[in-house]
Amino acid sequence: MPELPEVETTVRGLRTVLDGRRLTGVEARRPDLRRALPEDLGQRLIGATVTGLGRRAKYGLVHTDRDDTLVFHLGMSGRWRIDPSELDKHDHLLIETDEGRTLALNDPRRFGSVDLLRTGEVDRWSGFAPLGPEPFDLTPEELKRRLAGREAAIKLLLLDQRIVAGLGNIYVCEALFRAGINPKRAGGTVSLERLRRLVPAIKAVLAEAIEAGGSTLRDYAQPDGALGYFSKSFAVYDREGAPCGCGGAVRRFAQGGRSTWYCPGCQR
DNA sequence: AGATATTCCTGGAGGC
DNA sequence: TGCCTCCAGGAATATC
Repeated sequence: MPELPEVETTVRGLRTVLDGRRLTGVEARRPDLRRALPEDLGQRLIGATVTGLGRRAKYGLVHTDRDDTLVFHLGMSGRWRIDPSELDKHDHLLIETDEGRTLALNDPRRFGSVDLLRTGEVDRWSGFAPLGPEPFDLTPEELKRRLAGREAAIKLLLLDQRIVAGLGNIYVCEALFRAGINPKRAGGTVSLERLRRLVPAIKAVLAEAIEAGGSTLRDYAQPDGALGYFSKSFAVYDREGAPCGCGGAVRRFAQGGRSTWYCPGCQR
């Protein structure tokens, strides 16, 4: 579910509740997420003070004054709920602060994960070490180098977190549409000239989505329950058959077992 | 290296 | 109302 903009939106929401606060309670209600929750989560977090929050790719980071960093990934269906009026059966992890606030990590499909790392080892962690650059740091020249010689479809390469980290199905489809690039094109054959359209398109679509509070689909909401409105702005994603400005229509097909939406008229 | 399939899960949508 | 199939923001893994 959540791609970079949704994780960024989530982190910003959590920051208002967690930053600078002392943690007074941690409860694992259901530890079997994608990986088992760390058994020493409560022992290491209770009594610690949050010194800052951040994001890397689709991971959220919560740093504490004990040199621990909690790293969460929301998988397909994860979200944090702030001060839920009542608990849901998919609220798997609860965190309480010294202000009496409650955070609940809700994840029906349980594809998400929570890890607790030593802060100094975060960059070397096996989840982060293979990741490519943040999209906002990407340049057309660097993307050109990363795609060099690759025969796989550009759509699939942009989903590969080792090439560039943080994009998912929605924003790859939208960015390729904006840049006028056919998702089937071999990555290594996309010219630098075209990458000079694609890279700004990636940054723009992500920035607009963050500005809109993310994209609410079936079950995504910001932690405070507010909806993300970027889904109103999709040009192609989940819009099979919709008319395109060129006079053609949006088409859907499968790539790597997932849906790709694009306009055959605009994307070459 | 690449293409494809499968797996981990739950739930919503749509067909009948 | 129910039962069925298909599909979903991700990512790791296996197989050809």
